[in-house]
Formats: sequence, structure tokens, C-alpha cells
Amino acid sequence: MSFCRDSAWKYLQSAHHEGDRNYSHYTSHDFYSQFGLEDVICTDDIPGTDEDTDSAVLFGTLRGNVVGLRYYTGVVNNNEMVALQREPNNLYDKNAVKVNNVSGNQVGHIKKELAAPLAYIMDNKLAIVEGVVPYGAKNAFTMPVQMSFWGKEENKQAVLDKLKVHGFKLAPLSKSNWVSGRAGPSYSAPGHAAVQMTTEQLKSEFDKLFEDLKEDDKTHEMEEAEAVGTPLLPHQKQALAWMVSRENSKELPLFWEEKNNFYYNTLTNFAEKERPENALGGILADDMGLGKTLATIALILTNFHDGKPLPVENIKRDQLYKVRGVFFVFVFCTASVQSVKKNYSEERPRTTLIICPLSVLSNWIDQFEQHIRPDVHLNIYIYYGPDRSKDPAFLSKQDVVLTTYNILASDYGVSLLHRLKWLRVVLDEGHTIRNPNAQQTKAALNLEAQRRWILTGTPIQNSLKDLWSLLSFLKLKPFTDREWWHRTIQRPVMLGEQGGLRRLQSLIKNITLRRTKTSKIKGKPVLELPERKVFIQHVTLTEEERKIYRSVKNEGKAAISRYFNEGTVLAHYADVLGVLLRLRQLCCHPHLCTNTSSSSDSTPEELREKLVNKMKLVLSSGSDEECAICLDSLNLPVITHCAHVFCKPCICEVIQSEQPNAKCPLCRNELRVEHLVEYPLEESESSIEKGDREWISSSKINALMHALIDLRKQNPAVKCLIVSQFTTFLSLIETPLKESGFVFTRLNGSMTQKKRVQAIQSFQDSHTGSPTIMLLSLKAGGVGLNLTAASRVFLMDPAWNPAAEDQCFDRCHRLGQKQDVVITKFIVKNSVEENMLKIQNKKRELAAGAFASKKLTASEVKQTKINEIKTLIDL
DNA sequence: ACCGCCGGGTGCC
DNA sequence: ACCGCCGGGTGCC
Repeated sequence: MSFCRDSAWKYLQSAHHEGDRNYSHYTSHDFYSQFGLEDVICTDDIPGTDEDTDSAVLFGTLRGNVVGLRYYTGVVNNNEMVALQREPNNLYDKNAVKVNNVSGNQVGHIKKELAAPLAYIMDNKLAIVEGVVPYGAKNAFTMPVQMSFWGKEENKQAVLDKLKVHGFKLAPLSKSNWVSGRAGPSYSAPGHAAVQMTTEQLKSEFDKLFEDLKEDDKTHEMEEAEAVGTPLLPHQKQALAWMVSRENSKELPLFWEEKNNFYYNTLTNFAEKERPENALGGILADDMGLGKTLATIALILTNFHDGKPLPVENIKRDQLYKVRGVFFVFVFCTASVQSVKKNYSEERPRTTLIICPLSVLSNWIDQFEQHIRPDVHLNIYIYYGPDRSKDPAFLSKQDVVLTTYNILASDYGVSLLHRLKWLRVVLDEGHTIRNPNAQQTKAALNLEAQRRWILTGTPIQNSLKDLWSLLSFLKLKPFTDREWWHRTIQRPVMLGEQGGLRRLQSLIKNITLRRTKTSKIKGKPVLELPERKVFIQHVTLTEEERKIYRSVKNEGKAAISRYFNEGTVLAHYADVLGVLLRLRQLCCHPHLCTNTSSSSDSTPEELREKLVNKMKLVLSSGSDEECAICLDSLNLPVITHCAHVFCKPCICEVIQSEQPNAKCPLCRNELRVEHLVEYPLEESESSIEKGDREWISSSKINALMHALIDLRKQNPAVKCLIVSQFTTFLSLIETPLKESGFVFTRLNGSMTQKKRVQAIQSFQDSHTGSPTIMLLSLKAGGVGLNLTAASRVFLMDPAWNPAAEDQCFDRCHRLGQKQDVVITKFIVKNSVEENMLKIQNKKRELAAGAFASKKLTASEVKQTKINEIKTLIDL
């Protein structure tokens, strides 16, 4: 195996965080070209954006006509679904509405009299209009179309009125005819009512969606290719067998049937002459720690070319005798090496592209090194860093190209990655593309590949909607188009129709393999993990600490109640977070709370600095702030003049689309691109740490040290993680650790890759004299971080988001952990920390009811934030 | 389109 | 006849 990684590797070693690149010197134009956004930002609106579709009710139906059939090539079947699409630039009628079949070919137009009110309704997003051709599909000039109007209740009257003005009237149709996502029977057999489910039933069904997927056909095992250096566990052999069979499948995709030399899609009634290609790939959704990476490496090597494995080269004859014991194997191998090499060409791509978050890039490299036999030759290139290759021919000669989502997204439009045809694309932590509007999602969806895989431990995080981009990436016909996904699956399921859920279930079953840590194989658990126990240890502040806490709290509470009275809480969101942050810091240590000057702003420079400080507050407070636009973690955070933080691509898109009077999505203040302030490059944190104040202890530190010394008495070899969101706090803890003679190491988000690797290796080392303690910042490192040497965790301060804590605990409670894991959470009594626990519990409940708690709208997000603030400050 | 609509040709019975 | 009626030309938006 050879790694072509010199320059990129060096860069990787010193790069610490993908968000650290500073774009502030770019103009907005540069910014857009950087991301290839010019093409993307002005894309036509897809009918049915999230808010429209989720709360949509059926207003009624209307029979209309499709005209101009003879001018277009698109054909339909009776009972086939059609899409209605506005065509505002039509030369003859600005109200034109096109009618397209399922594969997007135009069938005709809606007759102009009807197009007039439709255009108004569609342009103003008063309703989503969907069509089915009930009969007359073979007509030469016109055909009927049954339209259904879906929208928000509050828009119903406007729709009815508009239609009435033009002389149309909606026919209300009994719901059962319409809930069904299937085009056909909705009309031909209106008698049978769809079986409705309660929200409760639906929720539990949905929760089970990814469980119990162990079908008989997925228990088949397959031996890995010789080139795989690590013997696979039984469940990994199952994964390999399943993945290979998915890639080599010649079957028709789900929901397609062959009838009279045509291929019918049973959901939409669409038919085509050409055989629809099956998605050669799927979703490997095994729990973390079951070896998705290893399974994928085994897949690459085992299904290397034409269903054959990567041949083992340079292998000595006597070794071969040992391995196989038969001479002809050798002959077969060398022969196939040559044929394999010869068969590569433009049309037959050889390269697997793997895209992962930066944090697990090094994990992939390690795993390739670990799991490929050293005598096997595999070209692996790490496409990362400023000196990455710009040569498509070079990339296409690799067997594996590794890159990150950020590289993928930032190269979108100019990139090599989107010009090449890949043999296979693998998205690691594939849920990162669950937001269809995110750049990385769009970039991923535009890759060309024969085989497509998504690796993820969390296939559905919030709702059904998250699934769409995954399915779209897999190129599953006809779901690639959001309208068909929505009409055939998403809405029927949301409306509680059993047929819809059944379709969803068989779809998921068809393309997903998921085993959990507790799954069993032949009666034995897949993995046996030791227990994990969480204890909460209450800490009481000293009278002195309490005095400071109380005064800061009273001051902050007064300010916040003033904001509430003025109704400006969200406008002062950064200030509110600031108050809460100071309180949380005071729970840990009085020295954490440094005064931030709050002079009234005057010069632009001062304003800028003030904004940067506010943003730092929001970001460094570890509040796990989400961008209110994409509702995802912040990517390239920027702060507005009204002090709200968003992803730069997200807010730029808003500004672009609302030109010229863009408003802040949170407070409706005026927004300008040139007013956005970027997050500056992180200065080394030591500047704050070297506050040169004399070291003092705190109640929490005392509690920690007491526990550590106790523990050492019982067992001097036991290793601990000490976790905090405040790196300054970790620094303060260093002092008593040294005094008490503990050997410790430390892992921060801001450390270089090289230093991190060193820290992790020394901590994982089991020799006496190796560090027994690691100081860990809560969010350092991604899911790949393996700290199984630790069996005790001390969480010094609670996080807003319990998932962040759990993720942190999983870094030691994972495959390889031999002991029970004991976690201690220090919580200060009668403080903001106790209130944070309340919020954590609420969030846990919400997460448990993943499906019932559909994704929040912007205003719901606001309300949630307001409620949280009230809880936190005791209002 | 085996329609509808348009507009030119036409005009007592 | 500033009409009716006839029959040819014509046809999405």
C-alpha cells in the first residue's frame, strides 16, 4: 500500500479545525465563487419547502385539462402522477404552468384559463398543487388532470377566493381517497379507506424503523478478500456479504415491476422502456463501534473489480502454499492482476471516493494502514490541504481518494471531484448531509458514481425529512426528486396512513443494514460492552463563592427581566448567553469569569470588536448554538450587527434571496452582507490563561481532587477523563494535579493533529508512569476519538445538549473498553447548573420522541430559546 | 379536433 | 347586411 500524502499529510498534521480558516478578507463575490455558490444560490424554488409541506392540509380537488400534448414528448399512463411546474418566462403567457411526468419530461400545459389562478396560487405559495391524470393518457391533444390543493389552513380561503374569481370551485373529497400516496387506486377504487394510525402508534413504528432490520437475507456471511489483513467478526462478514450483493445486484429496484416490456413504478404509475437501474449501494447504519470503516475497507478490497477481489501481489510462493495450499491459486492471481490493470479506462472508473468529517480523516488513514496486508498495493490519496493535486488523471489512477465534506463543498463548481466519474462514493457520518440546503449536501448529491454508500450511526435524527437527502444521494428512483418522495412517502406517513408507513418500512429494509450494540448474532451479542453508570455529585459553594455568584445572578436577572418586559430577549440573545456563561463559570471557579468591558459603541472598529466578542461568547460558551436557518451546527459562523450568529453560507443565501431588503431571520433587523462579521482566527488561548493571577482553588476543584485522591488510593492504575467546556478551567485544574503528583495529559480542540495524536497515544499507553488523567475539552475530537484506557469520567460542568455529553462518554465507553465505566457529574446546588439539568431532561424526552417532535420552525425555535432562558435564570 | 373558434364570403325565395 | 349563415382554416402556453 502506498500513501501519496506528503504535502497533504503535513498540512493535516498542523491543521486543527476546519472552521478555522478565515475568510474575512474575501469580498462577498469572492466568497460565493469560493463555494461555487453563484449557480446554486438562485436555483428555482422547489415546490414544497419544509414549512409548506409539514402542516399542509388538503383544501380540495379540481378537474382541469392539460393541453398542447402534441408539442411535447413526455407521455403518461392513466392514473400516473404528474408534476405541475410554473413557467413564468413563457413567451405567450406569464401564467403558464407546465405539466411534467415523473421523470421530468414535459407532457403539456395547464389550459390558460385555469393557469391564471394557479399561477397566482403557486407563486404566492398559497398551496401546493399536485396532479394525477385519471384517464385519457393516450389522447392526442388534451387530457384531463385531477388536481389536489394542499396548503396551510390559513391560506385556504385565499385559494378558494382566487379560484372563484376565475370561475373555479374546489370539490372537497373524502380524505381516504387522497391520503394514499399511490396514484392509481385513489381514483379507481375510492371505496376503501386508508387505515389511519394515531400519532402514538406512528411514533413507535417510526422509532422501530431502523431497528429489527435483521432479515434472513442479511445474515449471510462472506469471507473477506485475502488483501484484508484483519479477520472480520461474524457481523462484519454479514455486512460485507450484504454490501457486495447490493453492489452486484441485477435486481429491479424496489417499487418497480416489469410489464409488457415496460418498467412500471408502482407508486407513481410511471412507466419507461429502459430498465431503471438499481441503486448499487445503500446505508450501513450500524451503531458506532461495530466496524463500519473496516466493513467498507473490506468491501473495497473484496468487490474490487468486476465482482472480484483485489489480487494479492508480490506474494511469495511458499506463503501462498501456506495460505491456500493450492498452486493454481497463484496462477489465477497473477493472471487476474494483469487483466484487472488492463481493464481500467475512462468508462470503467477504479477509484473509490471517501468523504468524511475532518475529525475522522486520520482515523480512516489509520484503519487503512491497520487493515490492509502490508504486501498489498493500493493507491490511496488524501485530497486535502492547499497543495492537493489538481490533476484529474492522477486522481482517477488512485484506488482510494480520501477527502472531507468541507473540501467537497468548497470545491463544488470548480472541483475535480465533480468532474470525475467514481467507481464508488462513500459518505462517512452520512447524516452530515441531512440538510438538503447545505452546501455539502448539494455538493455530495452532484457526485457521479456507480456505487454509493452512506455510513452513519444515526440514520434519522429528527424526522423523516432527514432521510430525503440520503435517498437522493443513493439515486433511488423516483425519490431523487423531492416531490415524488414527498407525495409517495413523506406525506402519507405524516398523515398517519399505514400504506405509507409500510412503503417506508420496505424501502428502509431494502437499502439499510443496521445492527445496534445490543444486536445478537446466533444468539450472542454482537459486542459486549461493560456497564456505564452516571452519578451526579452535588457541590456546595463556599459562602464567599456564593456571594459572588448571587451578585452576578441578581444583576443578570435584572437585565434579563428588563429584556423580557421590553420584548427584546432575542435581540439581546448574546448578552443573555453572556450572563448565563458567567454564572456557569462561577459554578466552576471564580477566575473563569473575566469581566468583559461593555462600553457603548461608537467607531466601526469598536463595534466590530464588540461583535466579535459577542460571537466568541456565543461560540465559546459551548452552548452548542445552532444556526437558526439550517438548524444545524454552525459552519463558518458570522455575527450580524444585531448580534445573531449564523452560518455564513446560510445567511448569505437569505440576504441574496431577500434582496434588497433582507431582514434578520431572528429579529427582523436590516441585514447587509458587508455588515457580517467573521469569526477571527483563534488566538492561542494561553493569552487568557496567563492571567498571572495567583492560583486559588474552588469548591468544584476540591470535590474533584478529593475524588481523584480517593480513587488513587483504591487503585493507582485507574485512568480518568476530566472533562470541561472551559479550557481555562482545565488549566486551573492542572495546578493541583501537579501538586498532588498526578501524571496527566491534555486534549483540546485547538491542538494540532500531531499533538493530539501524541496526547492520545500516551494516555492509551498502559505502562506504569503513563498519564492516568486526561484533561479533555468537551467537544474535542470527533466520534472517532478512542480513549478506552479511561474507566472513570469526571464531567466538571454540564452541557446544554445531553447528546454532547453522551458522545463524550462514548469515547471511553466503546469497543475495546474492558471495565465498567463510572461517570461523575459535578453539579453546583441551587445554581444555573441544576436548571441546565432540567433542560437536558427535556431535550432527552424530545430526542426520545424523535418523530413526534418534528423539526421546529423558526418561530418555535425562538420560543424554545425563550423558554430555556426563563428556566435557566429562574424567571 | 368526429370539436370550438375565428374571420372571410356571402346574401330573396 | 351595423345582421345570420356557410364552410374553410386552424389549433398550448
